[in-house]
Amino acid sequence: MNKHDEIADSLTRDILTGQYRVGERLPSERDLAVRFEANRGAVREAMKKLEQLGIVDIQPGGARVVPLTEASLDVVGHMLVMGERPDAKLVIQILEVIASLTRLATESMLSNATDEEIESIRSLVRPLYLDSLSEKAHMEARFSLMSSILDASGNLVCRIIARSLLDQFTPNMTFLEGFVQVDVERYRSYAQRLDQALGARDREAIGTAFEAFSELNREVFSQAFAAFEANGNGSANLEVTPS
Amino acid sequence: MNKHDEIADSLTRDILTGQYRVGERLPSERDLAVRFEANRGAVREAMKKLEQLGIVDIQPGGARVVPLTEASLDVVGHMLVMGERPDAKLVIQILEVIASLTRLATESMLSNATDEEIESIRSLVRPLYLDSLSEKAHMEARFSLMSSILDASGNLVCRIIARSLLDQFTPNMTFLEGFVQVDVERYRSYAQRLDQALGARDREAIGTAFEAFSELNREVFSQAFAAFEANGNGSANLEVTPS
DNA sequence: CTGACCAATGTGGTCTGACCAATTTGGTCG
DNA sequence: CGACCAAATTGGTCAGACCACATTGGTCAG
Repeated sequence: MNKHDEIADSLTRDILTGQYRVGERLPSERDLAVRFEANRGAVREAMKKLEQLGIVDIQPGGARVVPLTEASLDVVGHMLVMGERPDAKLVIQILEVIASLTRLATESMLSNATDEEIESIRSLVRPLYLDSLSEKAHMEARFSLMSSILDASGNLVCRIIARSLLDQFTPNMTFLEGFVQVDVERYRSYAQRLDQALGARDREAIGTAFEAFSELNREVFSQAFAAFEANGNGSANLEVTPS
Repeated sequence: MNKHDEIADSLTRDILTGQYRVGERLPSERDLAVRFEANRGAVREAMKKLEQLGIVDIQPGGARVVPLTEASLDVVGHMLVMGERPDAKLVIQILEVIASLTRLATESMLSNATDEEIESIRSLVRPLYLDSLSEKAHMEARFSLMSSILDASGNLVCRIIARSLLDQFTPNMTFLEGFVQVDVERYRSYAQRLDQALGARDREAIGTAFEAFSELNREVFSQAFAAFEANGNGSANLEVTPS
């Protein structure tokens, strides 16, 4: 990793962990250059990334911290790596948003897709309830289904958001490996319902199926966090304060 | 506006209008410095913003354009200002995503809110069907309701996304002023349904109300675009190619 | 003709040092 | 305490330099 990215990461962590209050001025570029044993140019480059990330406002006279709710979505990945492990509440929130957007994508796809396209998506659903998949293969099948739905939705904004959230989320969930226990029968049942709803182009049944998946995910991850903590991995974590 | 932001904006526009294919290398920093009559440092700072925006990948040997679906959500605002006026399809997509997230926020709020909090939100719904508001006051009331729901949802990710989309969307819709015709009776009817659904904490009825609002918005903006074009404002616009 | 290899050239990363416009700070005065 | 002002500080931009890494083009062997 190069120097300006190291500086940017370090400052992002400082800001997200609350070392600077909203509206407070960061140290000057010259002071930061001394602190990081770097040239001021590298500091400036780092600050430009933070500005685009939406967590600072740079003006002559100093850069100030802005409320987290005004940040770019890319801040989520940084929040996930903020402490020893991600905040359980944040993880659940991400899952809820992803589920909501996948549902929207599916409904949009329904409006526009040919029967062949629907069938193509359905062929991705079927392994989820007909096959006996390993956890890894199951995850890959879910990912593949979600990606195909997003691609077929025609909603670029939806795709950008979902992709961004998944890219930030997935690499940071490895700590829960071994703790995630999917209720396979329930999953099969919901997948089958989704398959049938797609075949019937039944918008309401699709909505119901996604709500069921969302609830299942919430339970699964809540239990995984609980199991992780019961395994002696501590309970205190750095909670995010939005503003 | 300062020089590095001018350079960043100009390059962003070039990239979004397709002047560089995905994977193609941008001109070198030295060449860009000549083109923009600037110092290479300013070009580097601009490029760091583009990298954080997610539209380029900077490596020794050159910076290359990445697929638009890998961009940060902040790219949406840039897409909206890409041509003479925003792309109608993109506008509808944004509205659909905002509606979907507002629905999620409302459902999340339902799970956690006290009766007082629900009543507080309902008091923001009522002007929308009981009062006779000007278009401007109506829009402000809708915005206020949406903001309050997002704040009360407790879903930070949802808030960040919705806020980001609204911030990018709202300033770019002024060209449609005078062309937006809201079906006031339908709006009142849906607002009343939402109010009742909130009072009853009826999750399904809330979902139905938001779907109705989303459909109404889609119609309203489609008609506004059509009216805008029928008014002699051209029909060709720059469509976004994701990858 | 194709693929491998290598030297030359080009590109990004970082640095030193300078100057100017805009903001902040601290002192003075009413 | 608030207003005002000069000095100090801060961000914005610049020129020029050097180094590590990537790209390009030429040569040679199969």
